[in-house]
Amino acid sequence: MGRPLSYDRGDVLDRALAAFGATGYEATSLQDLVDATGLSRSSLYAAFGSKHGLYLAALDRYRERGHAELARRLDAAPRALDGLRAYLAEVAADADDGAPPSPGCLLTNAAVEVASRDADTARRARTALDALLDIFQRQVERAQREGDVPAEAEASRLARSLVATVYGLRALAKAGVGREGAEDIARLELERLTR
Amino acid sequence: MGRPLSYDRGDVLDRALAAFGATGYEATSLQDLVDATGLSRSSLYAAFGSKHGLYLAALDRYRERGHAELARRLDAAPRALDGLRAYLAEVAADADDGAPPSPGCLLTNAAVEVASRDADTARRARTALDALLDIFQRQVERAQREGDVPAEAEASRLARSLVATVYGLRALAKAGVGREGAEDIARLELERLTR
DNA sequence: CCGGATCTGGAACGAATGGTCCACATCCTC
DNA sequence: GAGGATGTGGACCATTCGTTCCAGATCCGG
Repeated sequence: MGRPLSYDRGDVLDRALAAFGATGYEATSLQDLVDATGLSRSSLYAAFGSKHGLYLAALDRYRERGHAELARRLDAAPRALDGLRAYLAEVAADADDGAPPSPGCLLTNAAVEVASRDADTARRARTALDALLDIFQRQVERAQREGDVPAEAEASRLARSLVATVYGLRALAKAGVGREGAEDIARLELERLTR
Repeated sequence: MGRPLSYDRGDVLDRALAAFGATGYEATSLQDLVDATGLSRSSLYAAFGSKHGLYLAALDRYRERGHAELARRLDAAPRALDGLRAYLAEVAADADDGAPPSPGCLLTNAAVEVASRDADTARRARTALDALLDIFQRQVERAQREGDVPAEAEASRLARSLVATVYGLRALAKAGVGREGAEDIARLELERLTR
């Protein structure tokens, strides 16, 4: 009953996600979000309650989609090590000067800019981190079974190291390491993984 | 001639630095800065021109002081590896739940939150990164001379890896890894350095 | 001790912020 | 096709933002 929504919630969240990812939370104004999503203020508020609510919804959307897709891609790789290599290379490519900001930045940004001030965001940053750790650990274990990573290594430690490299690369990209530097870091991490 | 300043510029910058470090750039209001520094708005503007100017001045202050002190501390360590270990442990300790935000966060925050939007900050983030790379490379080379790090390793690569670990730890700390996780990451990085 | 330069507190500014509201458009149900 | 529930656009709100300004306090050199 009543008029149906004239937009797709997922699309709106994707657009909001891109806006927040590009400018951060505080520096993205409501007007920016209106422009980015194409919705009016009232529709935005009817759907998400507040700027904060929209941000959290975008964060949730990213976690669900992003991590599910990452897990799928890594599982689909012929060897676990290939998948990890490709993913690290992709993260490193974001350090390219002219690269468009990837949505993965959203989580780094959420952790660094917002989490210390906002418990809801902190919880999501933590959840996302755990999810990523879990994904990496499973791939490391698979790589061990496939003989690419020494069997005696502790998978959980290596997963932690991978996560540190990813978050490090994201931060360094914004600090201006440049593509070669980032790729070198990714390469070294992978070399170390295999011995 | 005229009335002398009633405050110490360095102290003011340190306080502003702490405020920015705790809340980030956008979320720190001018009122917060007035409260933190104890200066009035007019004095703040007379000295720094704008909020942005104050931020940049705080960034400069941190880079000069922070990096000089770090270099000194590392040089003072009996062995280069000891110094690096202590520093990594310190960064990891910031991941403690109840830890007070360290000023080092300011640079990570500047890179992640502000640099993509502001060229002045981007330049400083880049400069700080280069300085840290340089410091680390010198210590790695020293550690090689001291026999703690394999002589055949490329010092510049290892320095890059160290920087990635530091920035990664800073971001992960805000994402909620917790102290044990952070310390484990730091420990692994050091183990890898020595073989 | 005075003249003048400088600093300082607080009031005031316009602009922009996040958020609300309502008249109207839309579209489902019966 | 009428009734009613829901969505939407845009005007509007109070608040806060960064910034400016000035009257008066302060302290230097001579």
